Amino acid sequence: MFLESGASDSPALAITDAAPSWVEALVDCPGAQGAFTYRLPPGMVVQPGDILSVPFGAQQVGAIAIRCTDQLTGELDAAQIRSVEAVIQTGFFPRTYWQLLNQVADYYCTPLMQVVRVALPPGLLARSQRRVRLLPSSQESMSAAALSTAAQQVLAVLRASKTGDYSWQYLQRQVAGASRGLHELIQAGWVEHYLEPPSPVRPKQRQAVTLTATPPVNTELSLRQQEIVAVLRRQGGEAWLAELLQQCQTSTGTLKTLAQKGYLVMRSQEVLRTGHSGTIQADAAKRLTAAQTTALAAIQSLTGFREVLLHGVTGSGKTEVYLQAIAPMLEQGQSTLVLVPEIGLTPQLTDRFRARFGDRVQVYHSALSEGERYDTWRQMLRGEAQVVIGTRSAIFAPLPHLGLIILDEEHDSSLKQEQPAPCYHARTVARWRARLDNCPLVLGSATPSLETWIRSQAAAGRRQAVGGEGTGDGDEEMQPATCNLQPALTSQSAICNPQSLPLSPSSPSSPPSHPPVLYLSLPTRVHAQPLPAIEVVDMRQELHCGNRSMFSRALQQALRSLQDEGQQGILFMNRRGHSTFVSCRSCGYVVTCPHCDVSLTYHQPHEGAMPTLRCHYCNHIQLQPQACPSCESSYFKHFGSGTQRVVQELAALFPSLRIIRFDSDTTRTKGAHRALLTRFAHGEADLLVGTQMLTKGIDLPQVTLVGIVAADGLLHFSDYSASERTFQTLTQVAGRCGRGDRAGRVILQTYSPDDPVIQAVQRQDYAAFAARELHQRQALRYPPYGRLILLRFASPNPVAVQTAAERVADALAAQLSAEVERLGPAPAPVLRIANRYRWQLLLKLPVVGDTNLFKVEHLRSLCPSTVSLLVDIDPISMA
DNA sequence: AGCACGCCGACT
DNA sequence: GTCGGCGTGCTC
Repeated sequence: MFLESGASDSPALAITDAAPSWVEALVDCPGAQGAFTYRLPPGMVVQPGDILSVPFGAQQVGAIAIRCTDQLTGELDAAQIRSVEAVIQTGFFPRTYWQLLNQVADYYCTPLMQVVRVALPPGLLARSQRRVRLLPSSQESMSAAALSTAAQQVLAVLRASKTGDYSWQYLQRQVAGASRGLHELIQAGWVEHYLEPPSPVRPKQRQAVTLTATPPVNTELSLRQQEIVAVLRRQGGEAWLAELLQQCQTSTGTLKTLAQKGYLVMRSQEVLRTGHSGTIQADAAKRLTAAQTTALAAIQSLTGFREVLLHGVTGSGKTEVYLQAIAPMLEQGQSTLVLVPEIGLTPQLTDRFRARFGDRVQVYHSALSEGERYDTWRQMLRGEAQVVIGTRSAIFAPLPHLGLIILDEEHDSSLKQEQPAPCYHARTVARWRARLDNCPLVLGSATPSLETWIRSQAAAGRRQAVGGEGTGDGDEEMQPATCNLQPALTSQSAICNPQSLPLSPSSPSSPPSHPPVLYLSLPTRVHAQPLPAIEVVDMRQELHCGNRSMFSRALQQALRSLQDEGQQGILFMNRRGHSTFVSCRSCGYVVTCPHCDVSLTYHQPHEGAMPTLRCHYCNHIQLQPQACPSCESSYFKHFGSGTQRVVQELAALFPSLRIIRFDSDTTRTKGAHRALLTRFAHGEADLLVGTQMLTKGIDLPQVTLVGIVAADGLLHFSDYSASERTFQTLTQVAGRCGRGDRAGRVILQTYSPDDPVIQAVQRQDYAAFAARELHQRQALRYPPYGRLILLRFASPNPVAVQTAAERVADALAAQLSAEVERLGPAPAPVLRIANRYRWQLLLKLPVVGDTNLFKVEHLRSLCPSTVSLLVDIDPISMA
């Protein structure tokens, strides 16, 4: 132990041996590569994995401790090392969890810290903030006239607020040239700036009162005091301070006296901000069908890691299988993780879980408030057996005793993160996690992804084995055609003593063949209801027959009889092709986004509201012009949003039909999904009209009719996976009906009735669809017969992006083997979003092969700093 | 992400 | 000549 640096002043410390004086930490700052060393103040105990707050440059930022040491490595001078500010959270990274994060960072070519950031609840990695406030003296008669425009604007903004206090960053966004103006104001003594220390989320505390002794009768206690004791005892000896005060109409003083006399204690207790909405009627396990029983038994017989595909047709009762698979887990003290595509859309699912498991169910997703997420996260750390239902990022839920992972709707593309790195697929991460935690992974779907399907079929031997496994598979393919982003750090992973966290997957050579996916099938619906009959209507034919409505005669007929027979229906349209732009009927001018190369979409939040035009890419909002900006014609019309337009036309055709719109306009507010679905379930409407969100996990037994207004928009899309997604969406929508006692009927309108995908949907023939589609994928070497990597370039400078993309492409051409196909570089389908120009380069590579194709940092170094490069491994969508 | 240092255009 | 723009680089 060296103390000559004079850091730790107490000589006693020098004698107590080996209390480490330094900690190496990953710092939460983009561009801060590698670990940074900090001094441990005397008395501070830090363990690898702890979340710290450390000084970094002029600010304070979050950091993760990697290892503690009592020796400085390298050429670092002790004098330049600063001290850890605080320990924010300690002891939660189990070893396997850390390995998981490393694996994600490695595979998805993302700095580890960025992965940590998606894994942790927001607010844990807090940073300090530069703020600005008006000085009281500024109210005096100083003349603002001498100030620059920028300074005056900043002043105006500050004066407009109650506190006169804003973050520096906010002011910079508000005022052009803000930082110049601010310096001016600071010089002149109008304002001051200060660094607000980070304030990480904290558990919410509440004062609780607990009865500790029952006073003997006729004691020294006053009547009032006795009364309070009595009230408290009636409540089981415990109450919240605030509530007790309310009940007894007393003051804290009285209670303090009682506390002093030793009859009760008052203390702070952590309360969870997990808002359960109302009580839910408890339910019990349902009787299973034969297929469900078989599937359940198969799942329950699993010990350790195993992947299972639960392929159940819509309405076959997959959820019940999940529930009954989870129940014994809880009894054994193990937790279960349930991933769903979008939790906001599936209140029914969470309700069912709560009904079965009560408050052992936790919900975790990004729509929760910061406090709620933090509390739920802490609740998970406690290690009690629980069920966590969440969206994609919940795959990182810190559950210590994980016994089972369930991915519901495993085919759903929202399980893949697109925007900020890491562009991870929750299914891939789930596979790694299940392996690391040695527990089963159940993938459930009525329309499995082709990747999962082929792996299950290869196992079942029903299909010929294909050239390798799906993309993103574990094992060797885990280090795919990519690079390790942190070479410097990886070298440290050799030093893997218990005092440090390894910084790279520790098992580079796990067995080459992992167990294949176990195939379980639920081929029929629960009460043996038939799948709905699907009628395909040729809309070209309708037109020939003079029907110019967007509803075919068959659909109109069905809608008419819907009300007569007291039944309910769903009308589905896909967003694309129906979301409407605003155009001039005189000159054809279309209103486009000033920041993106797309047309704006018409929105009218509700009747009578001001109609606005909104950009779906950058969220730019503007009022709808009264006249055409180009030719000033007043014949300048919107067509209503897709659903709106349909609702309008329906209202004209069927005035008495009661309709609920279910789209992004009407479901924007919190709880709106549930409210609308409840109204519909109570029979307050005949028809539910909506977009994609209707496809997800809605279980409404009364629905007997599903109308698909136009199936084509989905089909003609340029992604390699367009057919797969079309099949999935249409099959899922069709599956919403006929779940009750009465048979369902689906009317599918299309302009391409002969398309094989439409035909497969009509016949409800998943296997046929899969076989055909796989055949095509194989011919073109698309996943799962090849792997894709998409490089996305973006910059405010249209020339710089293109140049950078071409440079990277050239560099890759020089170093990549001929096996790797390069597509592009080309402008992205939408060239400009939020004033950033985008180019992309797609790499198509064999499933097996070279695992170290390029280094992302090298590619990035080829780009000027104004051009950002995002690497999307296994992209699903190219848009 | 901030903040500091360092090189080119419009002012006194 | 300087002031001040923001491109580039560093933070233990």
